[in-house]
Amino acid sequence: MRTSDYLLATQKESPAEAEIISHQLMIRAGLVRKLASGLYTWLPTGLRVLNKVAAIVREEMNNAGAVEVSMPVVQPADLWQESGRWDDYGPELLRIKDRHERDFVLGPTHEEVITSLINNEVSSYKQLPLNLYQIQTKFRDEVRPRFGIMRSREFIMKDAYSFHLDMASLETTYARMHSAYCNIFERIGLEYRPVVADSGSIGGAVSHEFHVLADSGEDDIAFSNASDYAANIELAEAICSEIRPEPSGDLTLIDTPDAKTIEDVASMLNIESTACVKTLFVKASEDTNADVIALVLRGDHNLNEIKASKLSSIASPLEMAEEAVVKQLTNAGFGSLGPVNLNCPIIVDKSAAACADFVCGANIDEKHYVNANWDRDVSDYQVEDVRNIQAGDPSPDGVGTIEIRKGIEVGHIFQLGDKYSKVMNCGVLTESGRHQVLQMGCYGIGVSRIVAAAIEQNHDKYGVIWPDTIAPFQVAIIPMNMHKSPRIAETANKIYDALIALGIEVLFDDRKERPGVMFNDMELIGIPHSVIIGERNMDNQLVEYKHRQTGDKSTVAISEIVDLVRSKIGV
RNA sequence: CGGUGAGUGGCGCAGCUUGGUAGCGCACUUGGUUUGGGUCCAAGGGGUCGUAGGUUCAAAUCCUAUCUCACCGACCA
Repeated sequence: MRTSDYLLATQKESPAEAEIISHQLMIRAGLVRKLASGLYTWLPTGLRVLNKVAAIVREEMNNAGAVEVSMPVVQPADLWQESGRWDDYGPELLRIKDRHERDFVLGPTHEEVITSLINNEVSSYKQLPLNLYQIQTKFRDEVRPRFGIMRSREFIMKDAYSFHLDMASLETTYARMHSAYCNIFERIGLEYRPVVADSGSIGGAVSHEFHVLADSGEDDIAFSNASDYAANIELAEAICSEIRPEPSGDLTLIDTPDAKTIEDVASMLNIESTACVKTLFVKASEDTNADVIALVLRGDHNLNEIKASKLSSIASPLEMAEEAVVKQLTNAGFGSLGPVNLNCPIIVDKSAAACADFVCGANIDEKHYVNANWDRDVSDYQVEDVRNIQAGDPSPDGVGTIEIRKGIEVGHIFQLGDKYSKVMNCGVLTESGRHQVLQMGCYGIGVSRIVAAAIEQNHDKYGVIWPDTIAPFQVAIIPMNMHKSPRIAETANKIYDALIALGIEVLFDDRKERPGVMFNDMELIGIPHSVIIGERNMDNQLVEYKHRQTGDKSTVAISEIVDLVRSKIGV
């Protein structure tokens, strides 16, 4: 490709709204342009990368025995009514009407369509298992699209769905997809981790997320430093091996004026926050005989909403109680609340339950208790795991300690079971002639998000540094002042033709630009290998080779440059 | 959904307080100059200042409404 025939679209400055590096670089390097909130046009360079990611995904899906299909983006509402998600999915599901006033949705995912397809096309156990996938545009009307391509409303997703007669078959395919996903992220060259994930509203099923590690990630991932344990922090079990000491002091009421937070109280009393407990009030579930539930955590710990909302006595989704309600119950405002003499159900986190002689709010404004103790001072309570695991905690698998890192979720695989097949009555006849509902798995990869995630992990101050496998071009040819030097033009064209003939993807910068402009653009775009042709080396029949990742440069004979590039690329 | 901020040429911004007929840098076009790391000079093209209404002799500027966009938040009492 010659730049003169191409839309390079590089920019010196990034738009003010681009906050994270991948978003800035995607604009500056001319990969995408925003059309409206969460909607992006893929420019030629961006589309090349996107297609390469898709090609790798496609290849690995095929290797894993999945078969490609393509389903409509626009889907009839009755399918969604049948599955129940017309009511459950919420405003992220974009609903539209056609000219006959019939309801449709823009597909955020395709469980309904595929289940309907299988129901019509597959009627015998002999046709199973079956694993179908597509790589296609999805639409989710996100509450808050952000970070450019990372969380856009329209995006490209690879979604696969597998169908099985029994769980054992599902588990086999699931394991195969798990390893296919690992292959994909390894081939793309990303630092990633598969993590045990929250099974969400579906419940009970096995689920793994695949996260690319990056500081800009929106999820917190808990890892063991000594085993391969990794879990989303939403789900990671916080264990407590400490044994509660016996009480040693008497419960004492003290004045704590203006001390509203754990930090205030701890610094006023000159103690660690671990010696305090904090008490939060959340709304109780409807079938609980109370309005609110008190949750008690150690001072340095944070509530895990997901864990808490799974407890039957607590409203799901979790909602914090209003201060007025709490005040009516305790006679005290936020900042002075505690479990002693409290007239509502109390749930104590395991770690808080292992504390003795702790400090807590006294349910009297501006006062706290010191030397409070479980059982002696608070009798009726329930112990649960309701906090976030944090760095330094023991790993739940018993091996090593936990580290926390940020992750970008780029893949999610799921053993759905019969959630969709049951409500949509999707089954086959078994060997014994009985109708049996199928077991399903689903497997997603955010293809467009991978592009952004790859940039988050691979860039420097000059621009993107693409992994070889997804670079938009493999080689850049940078001829200097070609318009003034026929021999440079001739050499550049000769090298270009030779590389093209080998099937190598080359961007030939034939613009009449100064050298600095070309160098900067090619580095910004992040092409792995560059061939620089200048008058300086011409007399000796030499050109220069430069590697984007390492910055290594070498000068080689014109006659050898094609072979050098070949060996670098490995073709 | 709550909070904050922003809408002025393709991008980045100034002008708004104190109303007076729209400007700077980048990009673009033309001519010249320069040529191994975003040259320099000159001349140009491009904006109904988000939209609608109001106040005024006069509105980018003041008032009202509305739309759009971004960031933060939506546990830590």
